[in-house]
Amino acid sequence: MHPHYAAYYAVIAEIPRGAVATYGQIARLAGRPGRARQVGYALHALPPGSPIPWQRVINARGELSLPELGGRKSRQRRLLEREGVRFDVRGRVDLRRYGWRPDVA
DNA sequence: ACTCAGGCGCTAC
DNA sequence: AGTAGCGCCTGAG
Repeated sequence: MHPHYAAYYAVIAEIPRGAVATYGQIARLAGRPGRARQVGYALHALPPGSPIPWQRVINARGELSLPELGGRKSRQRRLLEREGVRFDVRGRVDLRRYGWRPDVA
């Protein structure tokens, strides 16, 4: 496992139920701005059954960045809907409404 | 709303 | 060893 992955996982673990965050946002919060793509790799590398809420990470356009092939995309959508996240007709999430706004506290 | 280019790091062949 | 393609983003046009 690559060293920075743990930092991404730590941030992702903080996303509350009913909210979503973008890859770029995770990278920034993990102190690695510009590494959005690496966040995708980190998630891809997650073992099945991991407690990390991978489904709460979507792209900056509010879309699910997973191929429909293999049913992973629809699984992600199901998980999110179960948590209260709504999708529009085009299958997109309104980030203004569901986007995670971490408390700066 | 769209495309394009550049940046980023990794994987798989 | 090189390269193409990725769970991506931003800025410019």
